[in-house]
Amino acid sequence: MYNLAMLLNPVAQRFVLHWGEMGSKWGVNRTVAQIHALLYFVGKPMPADEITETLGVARSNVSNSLKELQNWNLIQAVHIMGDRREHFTTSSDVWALFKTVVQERKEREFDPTIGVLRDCLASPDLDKEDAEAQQRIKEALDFMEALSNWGEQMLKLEPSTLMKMMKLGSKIKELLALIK
Amino acid sequence: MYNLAMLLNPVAQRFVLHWGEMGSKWGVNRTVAQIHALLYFVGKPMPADEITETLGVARSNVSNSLKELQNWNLIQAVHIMGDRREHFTTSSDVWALFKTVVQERKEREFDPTIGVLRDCLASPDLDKEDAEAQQRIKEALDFMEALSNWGEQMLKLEPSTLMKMMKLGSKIKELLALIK
DNA sequence: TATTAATTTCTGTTTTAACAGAAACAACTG
DNA sequence: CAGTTGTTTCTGTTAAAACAGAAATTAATA
Repeated sequence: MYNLAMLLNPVAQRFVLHWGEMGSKWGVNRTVAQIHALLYFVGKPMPADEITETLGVARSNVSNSLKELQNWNLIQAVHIMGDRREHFTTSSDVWALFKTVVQERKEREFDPTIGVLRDCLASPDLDKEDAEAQQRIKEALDFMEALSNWGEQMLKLEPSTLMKMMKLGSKIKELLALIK
Repeated sequence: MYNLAMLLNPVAQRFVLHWGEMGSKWGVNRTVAQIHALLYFVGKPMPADEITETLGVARSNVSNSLKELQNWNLIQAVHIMGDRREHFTTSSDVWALFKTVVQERKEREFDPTIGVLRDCLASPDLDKEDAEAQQRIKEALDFMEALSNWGEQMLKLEPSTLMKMMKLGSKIKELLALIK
């Protein structure tokens, strides 16, 4: 049947394939990452069938991957007049996508870890252990909590503000010295 | 033989096992993550044998995982007087560890992706495509470059400065307004 | 230099996740 | 309501990674 090589120009192919590889390295299923890259590239809603043909994977694989992407709030199902099929689309706002991923991973993986560290510290078993181990766990917890809180604050800011902050770079140092 | 259940108290077990799970979700081999968590917890150099016994995995598995951790600059081999064996240790400074991970992942995964995006934009094939797709790739590239530059700047700062910035949280907004 | 200790490399197995294809299900249409 | 289209769920297969155990290698000691 069709496949990616026939339906996408070489640039799109490279983009989609590389994004799939990237996904793998960060614990994201390759097909899931490829589909998202494809939707970002084409920039308009696509039905599942078309994704299937373009990527040359099984329809069921696409179905499950689309569900996964919806669970991650990275794609939305939309409807096109005169077409029964669901079409799927993703935001073309890179910042918004990034924020979504950060948000979701924070909730799924980061916050639960903070919970575990709190449990560890609260456990009576740790007292028997040497005080230094306890201190290290505490430092790990403090760090993760600080990062978590900061992340939440950052997610609230508008992209333009965040961009300004990033452009500031290490000048932040002098700025911080000023207000201290 | 020995295993984790006998040699570590329940808190340490929980910590090490959870860290292993975390690793998996972020594309890090479970054993690799467990070993690192173990070394962090015990806070002093351990020989490979002891790690093997404590975690209840194969010696070869430990050997390969230790090499991986060394490649990531997360652990160091040290020597103990009167002991032929290599002992392995990790920093107890969470900030330092975090920075190392960020640095390494940036170099291995982030920067190469930036390269691919640059290639995509430079390719003559993209011109034939609609201009909007080109724009989206460009936005993705701009975003990643900004993030990359910012990351580099942040990695240069001392932990204390970074901590201050994080504590600042969304107050950064007002601060930015001031200097604009 | 023979022996022991320590570590790594190699090979095969196991486990897990990814995936395909078929079947079942649901929704729509004429 | 029969037929068609579209989607999901289920089952088995494949592929990839993780891992164990043995063999080989290297380093140290006596």
